[in-house]
Amino acid sequence: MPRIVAERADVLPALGECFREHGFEGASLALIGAATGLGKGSLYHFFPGGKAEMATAVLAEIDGWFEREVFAPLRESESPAAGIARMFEATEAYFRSGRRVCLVGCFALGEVRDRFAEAVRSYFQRWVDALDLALGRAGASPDEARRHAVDVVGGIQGAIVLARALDDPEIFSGILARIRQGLMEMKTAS
Amino acid sequence: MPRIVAERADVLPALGECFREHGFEGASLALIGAATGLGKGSLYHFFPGGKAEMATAVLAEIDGWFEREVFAPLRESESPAAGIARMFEATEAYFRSGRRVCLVGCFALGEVRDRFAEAVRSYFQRWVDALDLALGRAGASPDEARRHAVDVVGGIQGAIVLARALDDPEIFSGILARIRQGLMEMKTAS
DNA sequence: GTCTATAAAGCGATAGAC
DNA sequence: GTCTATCGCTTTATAGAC
Repeated sequence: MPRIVAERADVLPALGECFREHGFEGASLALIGAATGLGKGSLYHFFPGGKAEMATAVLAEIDGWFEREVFAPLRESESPAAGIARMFEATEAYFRSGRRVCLVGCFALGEVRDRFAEAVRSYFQRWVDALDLALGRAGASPDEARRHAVDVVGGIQGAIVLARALDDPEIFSGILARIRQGLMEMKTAS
Repeated sequence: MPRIVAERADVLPALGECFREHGFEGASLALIGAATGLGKGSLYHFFPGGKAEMATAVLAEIDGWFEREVFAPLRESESPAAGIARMFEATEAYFRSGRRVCLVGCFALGEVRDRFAEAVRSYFQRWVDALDLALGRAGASPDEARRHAVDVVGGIQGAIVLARALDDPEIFSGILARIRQGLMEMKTAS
């Protein structure tokens, strides 16, 4: 007899979307209940720490996804170019051309930054570091790799902001394509 | 006999900081009262529409500041390079090296995007358009000007996100300096 | 114009039945 | 594991004194 919700991890995707759509403060337990199909009792059974624990779990799940799909390939791909290509493809798909916000970026900008500071910092630091490493392996100088890594990760976050503000997914795709092109030119220029 | 608060406009700066620090949902009337030094009665006297009207007024004030200090110089400066230089200087100062968030960008990412969609869209659209115009006047091709305008405005927003996430103001200043450098190279290359 | 008091609703969180 | 009922608090907003 299959249960709809077998374990805590099953509700994390819906939980994440709810936080993305409404923000941490805006995602009330009523909205979270509607999004997950669970009553407050069930939610507090899975997350005794309440909303804060829900957000922490969502951040950890997002972090795990990026670690697996983006950061690790950047660090470990046979060819650094392949890891970088994968980063752009995964990113474009994950953020749905800017229609889906980056919850970690939202938390960084928002009022809850201090509450989840370490998770936010670690996520972006590891992204920058992994890209830095890949660019170095691709032949960039240490300074060049570091600067470009920072610019690219920042550029992706800015692309989400601008695409949402102008309500135009092509803005996101266009910026990402040009960032990608810029990296390729850098690598061939060195 | 001087009053501390003579008119509505006098509380907008404190109101803006309160929204920046706590977000729209997070800025409760209690916090707003503390930030402005006004009781609820006075606040509703100045803003009969409540929090939504306060946020609208703050957005309008921010919009006016950027229109005056950034967009208009970009459009009207004798030399486009001077307008662009002024944009970077005003932006660096206004966002305090990324320690101060862009409220319009926050609203774009956050749950209140739809509520203030038109103000958010107009702010970013006019920024991009003004920079587009300046780059065109500086000698860039229409395509080149458009693309760079989008990339620069997005890049600035991303720099704020990343600087806040990594809690490192130098990230913001570094990204802005490289964006600025990139524009100068583009103009001399054409 | 500024205040306090208060209304009505919604909030996160808990308790306890099943 | 899931639910409903409820607690205690905070919220936005209003009313009315001064």
